[in-house]
Amino acid sequence: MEDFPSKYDPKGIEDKWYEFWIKEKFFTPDLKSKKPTYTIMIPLPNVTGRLTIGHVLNNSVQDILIRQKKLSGYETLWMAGMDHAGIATQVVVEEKLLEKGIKKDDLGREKFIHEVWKWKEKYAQVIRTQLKKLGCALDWSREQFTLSDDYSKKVIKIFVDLFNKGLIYRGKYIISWCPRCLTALSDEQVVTEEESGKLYYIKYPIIETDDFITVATTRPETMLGDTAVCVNPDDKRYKKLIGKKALLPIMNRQIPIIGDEYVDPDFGTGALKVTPAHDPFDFELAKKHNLEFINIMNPDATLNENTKEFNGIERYEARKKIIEELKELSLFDKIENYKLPLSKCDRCHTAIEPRISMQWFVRMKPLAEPAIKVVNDGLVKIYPKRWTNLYNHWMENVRDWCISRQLWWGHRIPVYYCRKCYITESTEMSKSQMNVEIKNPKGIFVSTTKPEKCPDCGSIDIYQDEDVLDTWFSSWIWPFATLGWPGKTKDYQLFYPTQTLATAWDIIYLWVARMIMAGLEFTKQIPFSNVVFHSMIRDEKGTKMSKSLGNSPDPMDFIDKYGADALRFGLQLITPKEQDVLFSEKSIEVGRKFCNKIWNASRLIWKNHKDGNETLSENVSIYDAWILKEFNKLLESIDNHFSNFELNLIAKEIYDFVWHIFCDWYLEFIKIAPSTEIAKYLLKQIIIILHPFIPFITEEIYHKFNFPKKSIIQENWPSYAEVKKDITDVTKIKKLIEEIRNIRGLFNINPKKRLNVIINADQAFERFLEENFDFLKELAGLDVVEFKKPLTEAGATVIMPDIECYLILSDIDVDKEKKRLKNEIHFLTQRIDEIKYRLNNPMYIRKASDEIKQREKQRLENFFKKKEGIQKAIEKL
RNA sequence: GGGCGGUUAGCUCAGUUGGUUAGAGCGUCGGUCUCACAUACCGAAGGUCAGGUGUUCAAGUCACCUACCGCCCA
Repeated sequence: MEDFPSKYDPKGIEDKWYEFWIKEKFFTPDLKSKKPTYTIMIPLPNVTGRLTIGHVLNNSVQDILIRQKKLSGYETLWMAGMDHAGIATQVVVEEKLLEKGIKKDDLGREKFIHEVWKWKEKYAQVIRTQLKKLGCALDWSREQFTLSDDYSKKVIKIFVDLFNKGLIYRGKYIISWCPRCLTALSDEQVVTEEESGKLYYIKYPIIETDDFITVATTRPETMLGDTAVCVNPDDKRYKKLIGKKALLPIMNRQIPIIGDEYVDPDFGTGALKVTPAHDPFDFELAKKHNLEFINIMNPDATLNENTKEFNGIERYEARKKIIEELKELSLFDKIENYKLPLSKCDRCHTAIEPRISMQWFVRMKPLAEPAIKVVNDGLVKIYPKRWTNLYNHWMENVRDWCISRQLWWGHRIPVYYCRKCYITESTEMSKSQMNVEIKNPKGIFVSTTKPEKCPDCGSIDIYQDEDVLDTWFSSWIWPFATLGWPGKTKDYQLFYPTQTLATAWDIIYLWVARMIMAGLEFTKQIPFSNVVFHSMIRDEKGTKMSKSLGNSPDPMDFIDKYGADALRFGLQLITPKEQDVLFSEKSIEVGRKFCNKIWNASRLIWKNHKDGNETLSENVSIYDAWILKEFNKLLESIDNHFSNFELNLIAKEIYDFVWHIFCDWYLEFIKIAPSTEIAKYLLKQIIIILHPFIPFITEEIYHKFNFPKKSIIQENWPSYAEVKKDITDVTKIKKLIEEIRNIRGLFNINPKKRLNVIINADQAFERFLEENFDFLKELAGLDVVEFKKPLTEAGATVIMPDIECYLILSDIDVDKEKKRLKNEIHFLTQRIDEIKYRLNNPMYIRKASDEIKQREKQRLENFFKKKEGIQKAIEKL
């Protein structure tokens, strides 16, 4: 048994098989194949990231699907790749350089980008290694990167195309600005967190009166940019003030008091200070009421020259100083504690500063309409279905997408300006320029390649836009850009549209919705037909796992400790269908134990049945027939679950089958009566259906048995085995064994002690038992079995509908047994009464189906027989 | 404020179109190193299915209401 140790140790085995799979090119599809294709696009990990438990779940879901499809006769492609993660990568590399005392700006754009590329290579290798450790059947020969030369050309192409179609425009808008990353963010890159803050009450004097109007704000520093005070026109307290003016303290600027229903009279004082250049709602309000826009901040969130003596002071520092000054002016009223939602940068968690600036936008409405339709028409199916609501809601309320980023790492925007004839837009926030789209002004042009000269005036003094594109602007074309599009390549023809996208629901807007739009816009096809949203991983307390909270363990540690199979299987087992996963290390232990179980089941069969065939012959024993029927049930059920992407249920059902049916019973049966062929046949089927879940150990076992194919990957998904034999006797003997074991447990009988029993059953079953004495004796721990003999000694009783079994126990606690049997009688009487009541109810007779009524009658009869038997047993005691 | 989920054993979760005595894993308790596995085996205890009303012969399952928890959007 040396080559089949009793404990499964994944060390060495997992790496060995991954190398083998790569060497044999199993993950690279055969383009000459006639099989139908099945394609999955990996939700591209950030190149600078490390895999989290969430990635493990996401990628194992895809690996399960792709391997199952391959076994089921599809030519499969799972596309490997990563995205360049603009902000995240730039932030990480900036920090790394700072550690060495190098500042980004000292290096300059080109050198900095050169540095990033160096880091990128290093990080990409980490991700690759991690995905390989996990066992992912990714086609590395096609690996893609969103910032490769080839991919970049496609990104630039779609920018130009969309611009030419009028779907991209440039405009001044209030956007979310990260003062740390110094870039614009899209709405989806902003996270809102509840924080305890303060509500500050400030008094603004009303001009030509001695009165004040008090405003409440969470951000007093922005008052320097106020250009109005707004009240609700229905608010009796303030109604008369509309049209008057207030004096903005410190700045001593006169600002109008206006009325708008937007203001909630119950919030704060009911009077709202309006800072159009630094609050999105105020921005809208200002456009409506034609107010001034005064920018008071620099990009790094220090106050600017429009703030008098506060020029150059950081925003929170300024807040303190302003409050002090207001106190001195006696214009400060009070502070209250207040919980406020604070918007932060998704990447660095710095508080967002809303900012008016010139940005590029994609017009989303025209793209959204067809994308809504394909989902509603069922061309793209979303699993679980309820996420469709969220998709529709976002799509129907879609807002234009700010795609420019003030970064260096990314696709530089293909827009060029002529120094001679392009007139730079004023940075002044004049009213007239707000919200005006710049439509084809002179000296600005969009081109896939850098133009030689200005098409308007012929000048060669031209320069490119400094900004780069949002990373998602490159990843929304992922499903087809990776397959050779816009060329009509073989890959594109064979593998596009793809079949399934598996991801967590948190990027439904960022990515999934946009991919559908891009697919329809650029390829006129849906990019995938199924979207599978799996759970998100939380820690044991239910907190979302994140790097910043430090509650996300490194999955690679788990792989070292337990093996990738254990991690994958354990995770599937605890993943609820439509809820988030509460992750705990315990689950991986369960996975490991399961691997050890299947390992040892194989070991037993290997030991006793290694040399036989694994064919499915006609002539099978009743026990073989029983297990084959059980396996058919399992197969039917998991095939069904696969079509609904219910992988967790599949894992659970296979687990139950393997452990509690195959190992607990079938393997025990065949210890008594060996059944070489069927045991080996079934083991092979079991490891095939397990292979998508636990690829490494199943490959190892496959090779231990020298099964015919080079790899288990080349095997075929099992089909139903036709079984004609009646297996009732097996279920009966199994039940009898269970009942006897139950009594043994109740009376604490040592497992080694063999019992003598007397059995009364019908002729046929007695014959069956005679022929199968060994099964009964070994599995129930019996010695002498006799039939139809009066019970003369003390004992315990097992009563089944057609079987009575007396266990001879001379030293039994008679009272305990009497009590047990009486409880049983009580229980049965209740059941019998219930069923009788039901069967006597005319409405029940009229309305219940025949099937149900038949079943109830059968139950009643069984309960009767059992009760009678037990009554006799009590009398004898 | 609008929407979507959830509430079943001590814990984490299953529970198909309503129809046997509501299940599993972990944990607990009792008994076993039985020649595949102590990462194991054999048993047991533990639930008024969040609360209420309704529909039905029949409700964990369907409808409505309430409470609490979570998330998304504004």
